Amino acid sequence: MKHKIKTLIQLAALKAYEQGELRSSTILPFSVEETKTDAHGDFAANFAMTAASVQKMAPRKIAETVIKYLDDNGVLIAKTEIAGPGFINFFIQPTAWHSIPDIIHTADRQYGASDIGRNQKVQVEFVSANPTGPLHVGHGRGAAVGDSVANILSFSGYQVEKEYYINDSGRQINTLGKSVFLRYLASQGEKNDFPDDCYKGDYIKDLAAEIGLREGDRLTSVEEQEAIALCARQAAAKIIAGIRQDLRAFGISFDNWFSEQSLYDSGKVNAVLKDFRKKGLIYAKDGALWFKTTAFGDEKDRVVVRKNGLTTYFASDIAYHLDKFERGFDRLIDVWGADHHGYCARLTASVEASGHKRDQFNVILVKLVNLLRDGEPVAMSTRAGEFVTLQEVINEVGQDAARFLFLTRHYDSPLDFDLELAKQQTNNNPVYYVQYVHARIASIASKARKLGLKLTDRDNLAISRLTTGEEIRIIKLLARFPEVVQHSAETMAPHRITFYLMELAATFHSYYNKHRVLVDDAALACGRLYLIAAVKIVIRNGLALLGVSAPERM
RNA sequence: GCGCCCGUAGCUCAGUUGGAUAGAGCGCCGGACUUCGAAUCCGUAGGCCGCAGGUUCGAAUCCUGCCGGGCGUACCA
Repeated sequence: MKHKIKTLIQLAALKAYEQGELRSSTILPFSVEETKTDAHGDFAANFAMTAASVQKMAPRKIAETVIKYLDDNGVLIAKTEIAGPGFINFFIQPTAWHSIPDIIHTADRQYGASDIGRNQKVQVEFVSANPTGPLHVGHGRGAAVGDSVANILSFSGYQVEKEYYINDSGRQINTLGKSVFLRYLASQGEKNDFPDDCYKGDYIKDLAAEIGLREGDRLTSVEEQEAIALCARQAAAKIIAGIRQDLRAFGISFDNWFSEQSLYDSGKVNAVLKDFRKKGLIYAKDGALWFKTTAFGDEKDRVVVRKNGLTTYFASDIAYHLDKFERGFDRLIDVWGADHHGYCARLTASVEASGHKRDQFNVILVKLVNLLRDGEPVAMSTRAGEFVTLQEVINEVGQDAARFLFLTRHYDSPLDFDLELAKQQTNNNPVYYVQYVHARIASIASKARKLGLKLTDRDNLAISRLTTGEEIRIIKLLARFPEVVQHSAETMAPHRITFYLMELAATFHSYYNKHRVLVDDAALACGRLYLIAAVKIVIRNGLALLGVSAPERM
């Protein structure tokens, strides 16, 4: 609709130029947008204002001229007005809106899809929590955002792969092994001090007990490093299995699980360091090797090989992201907790250093989740072993509520997640508000079938009778959905879908309370059924992008 | 100190990449089920968009400087 209006304006401007009523044929970028109030019509164009400089004419005068040459035979446009500094307001023929439900029913599950991704290969990497403990709520938000972004991009014509990066190498894994080993020794009756830098959660004791069952007291007599390594391996494998299961319970699956250790085994870490060295991007200082990230805008250079000869996490991360590009991705999206934001600049530097453009690499920094219960903060710290796991949250509030609520804010904004609120199946909970629309329409539809009315039989006469303000308002909203999806894909912001769905739900509920769908006039009833069935499609498609179910009954 | 992010209704937040008179939800108060599902709806009230400048036809949005908050600032990950 917008696009059509835009084209009409361009044609009118060119015609006016040919007739000598405009001074220039150049058309500067301008926009056609939905208006905020009905008084301004349905759409407004700022063409005249942006054109003023090149036409050297007053905006209102330009608007007048364009309108004079506007030509659509009254099919689309009922009326135009010039307003304010030079807006051209368009009032659409009510009947022109009636094509929208058809478009929706035809596209059905594809309504809202687009090809703006031009089939580019994108990888979304998210969660990637260290296998040192179960997932907690913060990971849940990252998971919800990452999965939804992947859905939205894929719906928008990108070829998307989802990946989980397993940090199965390095210090934290060693700490995990040590923690488990110490608990194991304790369970074998050996007294020991449990250091502060080890993981204290009960799950560590469980892991130790399991190893005790499997290995007996054998580990008390082997070399400590060997025992720790064994504990680390077994514990990490166990934890990863748990993480997979938690994610599955959250409705999330990955296309690929990528091991950090594999980058060392295949020699890729050394290879990229060698390459950077050849390019003169690596130098030695204070006994360590530094990567000159400042050459790419970072604030200071970063160590890649420590004095003790071990590589840093950063080194394997460089290799990892290079490997992603080598796998053929045009674009990489990483979803991180916002506490890692200091890491962006250096990783972007490495992307550029390995010959890729910095805008091929995007980081979504998801802000912190404050877990509350009845408004009171719930204390959490992984180290101290005090946290509420994602699994506990899902068990308590349900998958749909958790996923939806995680997406009710821009990822950039901290999120208060109240367990009691999330559980409420009544007033305050927006999930059910939206899902209720779907269930309600399903219910009306089944009743209609009993009355012998068909849901998707298009009746021309009936559809043209959808003329109430509420009906046009719904149609206008439905028409906007594809644009909302595209916008949300461009900005990687799923919350736009969430807000859209809440608005659509509100508009539908309001309509429902004001107008009866199954009226005696069968033709009108069919028209209204056709419309609300379109609403049902859009609700379902939107919820699917968020990873939330659309129930027929609640 | 420096870097990134954020200051919008009493509270929690949106704001279509610079558009017209800044919007929702919650909360408060009052109403609507004999009718398609009341997990719903309807009605008011509430604002120097942190402050001060700048850019232009036009700023919550862009630039600069303050004030206030969060996070980061490792040869940890």
